[in-house]
Amino acid sequence: VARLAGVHASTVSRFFSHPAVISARTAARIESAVTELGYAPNLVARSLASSKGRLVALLVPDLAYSNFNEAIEEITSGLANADMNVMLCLTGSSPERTEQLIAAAMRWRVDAVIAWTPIPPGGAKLLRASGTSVLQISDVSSDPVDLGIGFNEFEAGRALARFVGERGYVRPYLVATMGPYSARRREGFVKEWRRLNGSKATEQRIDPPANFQQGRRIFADIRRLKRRPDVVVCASDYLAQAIIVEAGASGLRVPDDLAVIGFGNTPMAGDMRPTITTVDLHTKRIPAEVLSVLDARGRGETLPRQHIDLGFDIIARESA
Amino acid sequence: VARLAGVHASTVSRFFSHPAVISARTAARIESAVTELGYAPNLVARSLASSKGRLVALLVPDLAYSNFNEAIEEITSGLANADMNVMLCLTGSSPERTEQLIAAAMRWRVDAVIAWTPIPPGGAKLLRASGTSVLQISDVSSDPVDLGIGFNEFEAGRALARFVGERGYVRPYLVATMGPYSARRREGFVKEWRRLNGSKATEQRIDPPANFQQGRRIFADIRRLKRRPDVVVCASDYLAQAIIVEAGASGLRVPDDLAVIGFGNTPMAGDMRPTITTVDLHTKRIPAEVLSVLDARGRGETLPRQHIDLGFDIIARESA
DNA sequence: CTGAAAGCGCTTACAG
DNA sequence: CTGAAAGCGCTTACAG
Repeated sequence: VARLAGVHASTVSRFFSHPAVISARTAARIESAVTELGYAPNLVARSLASSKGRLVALLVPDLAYSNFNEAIEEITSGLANADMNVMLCLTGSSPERTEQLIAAAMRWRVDAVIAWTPIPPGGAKLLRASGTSVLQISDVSSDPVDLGIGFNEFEAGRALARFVGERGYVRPYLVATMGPYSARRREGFVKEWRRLNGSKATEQRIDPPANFQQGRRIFADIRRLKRRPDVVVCASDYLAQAIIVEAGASGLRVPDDLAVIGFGNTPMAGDMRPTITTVDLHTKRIPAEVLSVLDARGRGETLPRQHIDLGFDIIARESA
Repeated sequence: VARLAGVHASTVSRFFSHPAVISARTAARIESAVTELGYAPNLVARSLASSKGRLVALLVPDLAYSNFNEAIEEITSGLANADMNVMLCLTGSSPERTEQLIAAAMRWRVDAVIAWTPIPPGGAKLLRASGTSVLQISDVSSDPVDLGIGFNEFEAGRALARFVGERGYVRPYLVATMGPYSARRREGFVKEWRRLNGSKATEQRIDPPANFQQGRRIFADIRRLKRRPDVVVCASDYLAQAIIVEAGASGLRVPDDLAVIGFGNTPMAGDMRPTITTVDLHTKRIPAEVLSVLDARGRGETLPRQHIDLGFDIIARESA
């Protein structure tokens, strides 16, 4: 490889890693040799030798009905553009599996892990021991292993309660998924609702994922209630979509007979009939933040352990 | 590490890779040392030394509205269970990006690449040069780089045309995405329809992804037609879902005024109102096939270059 | 600016 | 069954 260019292997290595150092003449010679041989450095060896693998682990609970696939896509594409590869780790919301996957990521010596799912204590320990950059997309109230980014679930819950009240609804039905983050949102909603109205919000807890399928069951539950709620506050846009569909099938008008609020502001929400009132989580900002953090760390800057608040917005549309 | 157990490093290595060879006594000693130190072998080094990285590249066009996220999930989980990690490569249906990602995967010396997206000639060349196992999920009529798996798009199109005819529809509206695979399906539909009815099917080509958003526009196009079709044959269940929603919003009954057929048999299809008639592609079988192939290759078996036909089924439900 | 050497942390024939 | 040695393909101080 280096022989063809008539230089030492270390010079070829520099050609790739520190091109600025190389003289124009040798660079040209190496260049032509490289193209002639179709050579591309072995990244496994590079990673081992330099401990900079440009590999990032992405931990997500699932792909199938995620509110966040678009953000995941953008993160992945952004990383690819920055010449980094991503290891896909599907946790299925299982702490054991999450820990296993973190262990595997550590063994691959990933440069960073991006987690859109809770990190169990065992996983946090592994992460801390390794000193890897960790970016957790999570509630601001959570205590991040390293860097956190996300919105304030509790405040989102409160804001939803206020919104529901301002719109004149009096019997909200709250659908929350189990899990640490949405638990805070639920809490915010319930507390604020009580504070404002002195009454309890009806609620239902479901297991993730908050997908279309679950909506049908939830609607059936709602129908069975002696007193129908006037608004359903959902844990995802897919749930909201399904409830709207079910409502339509049973002759209820949305929002007149039953209002519906989603969560996540997926593009579908704006195209549904009626369009879905929902909460935008500013996830579009995540990829850029992730990349800037990784970049800063890559340059050796020391970022403090902190949480970046992305904020959120309630998007009022037709469904509520 | 090995010192604590009082053995040579190579013995520790064997403890992990060939445990059967180790005596019970030393195995126990190593075991305790390993747990005490919390040691786990560096996979980068293992990969470099053994050229068996247990790393697989997964090439998919997108995540956001894929018909196939569930299958992707299953493949990924299946691989994780088999102690393999996956590199996520999002091609965005771009040949250039696909080629770049394949190049990166080769540089990571992945054991296999699973591609649910067309492989451009440049990528195929890289793949062939490296001798990596390639599993393409694609039309059976395509010429796989190595191993192919999937159904026959052309026959699926023909079957749909027959189904539509048998159900008594006379003015089908075919929505096909651009792209090599669905082009074959389109062709099958158009040819079979002409053969049976002597008439041309109305059609519309769209760019991927065939997501909910596009459905609204398509429905608007359909409304503008002087003569309304009696059935819309969609490129995905999401498209079908959106068209059903739009139809409902404009007072058309499905299937009486307008029938709709999806593609892919996502779980949502069975829960929609009305439930969506669609095509099941037997993608559930893919993970097992992928794993068995990888396993066979891992054991050194030589599998011939071939295409596995998964077949398909039209699932008749309420929407058509 | 470039070469020679050591090293990254494993695996794997080869002896014993 | 285990040890000693070489090697996987790079990078990176260290000289020059």
